[in-house]
Amino acid sequence: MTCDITIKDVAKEANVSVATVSRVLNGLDRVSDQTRKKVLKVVKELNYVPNTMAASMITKQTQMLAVVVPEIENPFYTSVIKGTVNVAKEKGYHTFVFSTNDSESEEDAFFESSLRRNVDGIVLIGAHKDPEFYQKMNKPVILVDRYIDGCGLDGVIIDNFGGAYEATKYLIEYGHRDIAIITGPQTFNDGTERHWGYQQALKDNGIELVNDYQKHGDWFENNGYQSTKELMKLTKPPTAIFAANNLICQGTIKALRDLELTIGLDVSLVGFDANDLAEFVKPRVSVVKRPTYEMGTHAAEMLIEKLKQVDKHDSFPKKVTLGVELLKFGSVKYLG
Amino acid sequence: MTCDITIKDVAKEANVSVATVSRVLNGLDRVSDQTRKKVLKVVKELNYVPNTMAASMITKQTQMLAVVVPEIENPFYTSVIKGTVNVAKEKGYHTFVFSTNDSESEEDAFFESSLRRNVDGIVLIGAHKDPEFYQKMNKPVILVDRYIDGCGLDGVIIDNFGGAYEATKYLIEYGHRDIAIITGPQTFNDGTERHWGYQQALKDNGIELVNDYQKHGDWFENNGYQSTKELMKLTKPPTAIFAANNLICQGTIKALRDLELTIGLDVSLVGFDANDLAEFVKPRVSVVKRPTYEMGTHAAEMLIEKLKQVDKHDSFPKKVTLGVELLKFGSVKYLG
DNA sequence: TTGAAAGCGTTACCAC
DNA sequence: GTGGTAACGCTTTCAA
Repeated sequence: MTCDITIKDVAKEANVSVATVSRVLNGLDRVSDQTRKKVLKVVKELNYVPNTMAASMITKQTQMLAVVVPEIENPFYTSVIKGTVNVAKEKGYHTFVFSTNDSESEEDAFFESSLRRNVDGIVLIGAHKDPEFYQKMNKPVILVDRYIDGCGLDGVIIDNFGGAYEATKYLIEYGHRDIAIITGPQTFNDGTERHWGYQQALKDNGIELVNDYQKHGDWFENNGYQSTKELMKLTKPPTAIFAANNLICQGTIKALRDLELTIGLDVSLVGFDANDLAEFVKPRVSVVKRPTYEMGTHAAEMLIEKLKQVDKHDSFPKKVTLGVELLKFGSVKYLG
Repeated sequence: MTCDITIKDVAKEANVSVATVSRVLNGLDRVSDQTRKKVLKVVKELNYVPNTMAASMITKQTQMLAVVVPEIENPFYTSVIKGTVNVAKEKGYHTFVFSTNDSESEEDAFFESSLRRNVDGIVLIGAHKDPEFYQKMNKPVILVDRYIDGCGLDGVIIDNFGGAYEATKYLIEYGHRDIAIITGPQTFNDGTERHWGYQQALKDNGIELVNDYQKHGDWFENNGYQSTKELMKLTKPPTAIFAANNLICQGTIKALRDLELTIGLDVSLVGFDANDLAEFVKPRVSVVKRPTYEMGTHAAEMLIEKLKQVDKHDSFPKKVTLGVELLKFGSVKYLG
């Protein structure tokens, strides 16, 4: 548990040179079995733990990654974090978790800080909208969930369009035509693609788009809550709502509860992404489920793979799209 | 955004020595205004970012902290993390987040890893039960939520006993006598103190303890769910339940819902710690609220304060207890 | 197979 | 005020 034992102490105690100790510990060069054992014994006796920072100065590798997310209290992000951290741990990397509050300037702070230098690569759910920001990365970066076209980076995203399309189509198939969407800003692909999927499903089924049925706010619960209240106040309220992320969906559920409207009876509802409330209420709310944990594991694997590629011929950016699944429960009324 | 500019490049470009550049950047020694400006200009032009690892090798300080928690997906812990990280950021520290899955061996892995060496101090919600583990820390550590007596470390905890006592007393005052508790293991003070508070309140009011009414499992939702079902199957089921943490409470709420029992009517319920479901259901569930975010901020402040104390005369361990608040809603039936 | 020594990018001490 | 340089703990040639 001590910290002040250095490689020199080990070398002295084992009657070998520091070079030999280093070789034993890193196992690259070969060392006679005898000296190896001797060194290892002393290492254990002295409880020696190498100073990785000193090593990093030479090798230019830290065995540390960073995962940068907009918000550490959103369960979606913690799930991605968990996936990333677990894979990283497995492969011998430590992971920094950094939360930006979805602010460009806080994200800048991370990238300008020395911290950035201390990591070998980054899993990033970015706050920046401009491709330029991403183009000037000089470290391996894997974008997750949000992908900025033309940024030149690898990414792991999900089928936002497909998920939204399926969700909307499902409502249409159950006879709904007055279908609202509550979604976040159109800043990133998540927002635009889900909105687009919703619109396309309506168009494909000959249903006209109604402006009042399309609510854009932020991605937080209160947007879901307020927007739902506004929707239900319309002269002709929608018969179904598509809530485009986990928190918005929770807000919608709360609003409907407060309006004393029964889900699946008075109003039909489909959410995007699992959430506590959707699973709790009866009838359970249908949602588009996405592989959150796997987004993290996938990103970490891609990142570490990239780190290993010694031949750094800037290959073309690789974008992996993971599929989603529509889970149908009783929250959608059949209108015939 | 480049990383390969060193202090030497700056020195050369500015026609000064590296020592001077270092002085300008660290601002300790004094430098003439003229050279200071010259150096600062070059620093900006070259986009120089100091290599903090190299500095750390000399100063033995990294400006990095670690916050070690049992589980990153429990909202209680993310709230503590957020508090810690925010204060740390404010004071110029970066923070590592490390999740142990509440396993002693994973916690060992953290403390044995070189990572530990790279941080100046640690905010710890420990998995270890033995004081010995904590005694051999050779870094400043602040224990949060769980405190091991005799460990010799500082800690930030909450009034578990008082919270549980108040919750139980509240049930008693509303006329309940058949009061059950669903709680976690007695491993740490959180479990023992809450259980003790429950028992003491009953005793103080002349109510006999019933073994069947005291359920011990883990701190997860499923324990709340299963234990509630068992309780309600008893020949004489309790009229009220005290759920001793956030996840257990969620489990209890789900079980009562599945049993088609109405909270506050068929069964009364008080939780410990806020949670999504308790806030959602009608009537809203009364809970003992604790200052989760503040536990994090407090711990970070104490830790950084400790780091600044040059005179490291091992002072007596300092244990700070933060108060809790009983929030009363409609989940408790008045039995007269 | 092993050791000596040159760095890695800083800080801190000692001169001037 | 400023510059030279040893030192931090390690890896990695280059010789032996």
